[in-house]
Amino acid sequence: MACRARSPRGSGEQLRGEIIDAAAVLLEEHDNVDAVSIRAVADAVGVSPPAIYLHFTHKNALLDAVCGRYFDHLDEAMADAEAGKSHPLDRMLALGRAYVRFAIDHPAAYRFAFGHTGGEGTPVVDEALRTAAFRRLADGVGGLVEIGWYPNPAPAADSHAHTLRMALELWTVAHGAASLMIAKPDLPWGDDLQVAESVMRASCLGGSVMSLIGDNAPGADVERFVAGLPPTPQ
Amino acid sequence: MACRARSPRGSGEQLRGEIIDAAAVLLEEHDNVDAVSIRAVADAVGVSPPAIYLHFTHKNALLDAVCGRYFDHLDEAMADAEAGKSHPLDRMLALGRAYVRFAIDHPAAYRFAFGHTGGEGTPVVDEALRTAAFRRLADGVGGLVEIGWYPNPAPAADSHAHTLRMALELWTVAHGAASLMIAKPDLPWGDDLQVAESVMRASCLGGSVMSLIGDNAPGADVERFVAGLPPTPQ
DNA sequence: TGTACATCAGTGAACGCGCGTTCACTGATGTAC
DNA sequence: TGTACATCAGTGAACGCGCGTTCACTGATGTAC
Repeated sequence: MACRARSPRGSGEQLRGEIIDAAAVLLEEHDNVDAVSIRAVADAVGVSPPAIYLHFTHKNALLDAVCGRYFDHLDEAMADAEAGKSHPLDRMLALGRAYVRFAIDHPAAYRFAFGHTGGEGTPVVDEALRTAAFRRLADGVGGLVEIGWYPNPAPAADSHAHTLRMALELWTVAHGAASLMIAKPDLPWGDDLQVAESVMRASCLGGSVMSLIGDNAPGADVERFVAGLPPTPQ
Repeated sequence: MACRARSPRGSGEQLRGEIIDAAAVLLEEHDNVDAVSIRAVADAVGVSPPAIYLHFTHKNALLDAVCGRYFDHLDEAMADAEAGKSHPLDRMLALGRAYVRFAIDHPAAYRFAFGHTGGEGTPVVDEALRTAAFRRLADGVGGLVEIGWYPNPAPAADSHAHTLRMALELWTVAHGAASLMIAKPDLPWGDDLQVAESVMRASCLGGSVMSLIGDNAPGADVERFVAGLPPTPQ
């Protein structure tokens, strides 16, 4: 264990931060949650194992903190990405790109954050919905709805649910790209971010077209629409 | 440990199958790979722990076998799903639905299969590409290309790469739906399969439209296209 | 038909390991009088 | 200014546990002569 000067009186909080940092580094370096043991973290910080328990009630609380910090940084990256984009579609795509890039840059944390059964301790439920990063996605969808990209449903009360649903779908697509690229990095992706943008763009476009021809049109009708023909006569 | 009659002479293979089954059941029941220990599996089968090593060289070999069986069953489910669909788009969507449904029905196995770093033992690399389930997806894309849904690129030699790329994108979307629904089941999904189909459909449609207006058109131009207007004059 | 032997499918006990966590203790720092 | 005491931020040693894996052994079954 490395030597380490004792912290001055009121600075317990500082060690707490260092512990979270060290855990995040271990997670990323070994690409594996199992490498993040209390002993390993303590060793990296230069402190004895029981010292961890002065700042976290149990190991899961530490892992939760690592996750929380991950989402905070993700949101910062997304905020940077959308700044300066004026058209809602471009902003949406910038958000998706940033999401995927951040995941690829921190694969172990992403895998941990999304490969985890809720278990008992962590309230993963609407936590994710309240997460700033997801709210940002939902706002992006709101921008598309405003310019009429997605039609606003007739009863205004449904508007929120509609936006939420489109945001969920876009999150699904961004997550699919991030998650599959991380899980199978040896597939012939080519340029990661180009593929991610392409798939997000297709989703945005397709969603818009679907609202024109109906959500459940059979294949033959969709084909005729895309070709510019009228629907098949029944 | 449960009592268990000794296997007759040539039937070592039978126990092997029972071991894989037991491991798969443990994985699904506890929703956690950590629950699949050599001891737990041996106990479930009614055999002593060392007996496992008569059939698998180490624990990872057993887990690999569980994965392999998972993908085999997935391919069967997809084969059933596409049987009887005539239009390529409908076949594609049926494949996606089956993929997502199977993942939701076996969440722990799916999470394990895709939440795993390759590590050292398993050649995950093009294994996934050679997997029957993925070939089936690629064939589905081939059907769409044939009817002109996706334009065939000019040099015929690129055709294979193009199909592969579209298949990768669709896999990305299906995986996103499956994976996010498993990871965050408490999000307001509504009807799982409906959302999955919707997102796959949007992807198919969007991909087709993108081939008409260019892959990287800026937001404003895309908007004008969807509205039926000519591109913004430069 | 009988007997010695090889094979096979396992068993029981033990190995060393790293883990999360607890508990009694320490010694520097601040504070009250 | 000096002294007794409380607080704080840790330490060192140990706990019990379950794990993957190994090793010497067993006893039923088949086979050769």
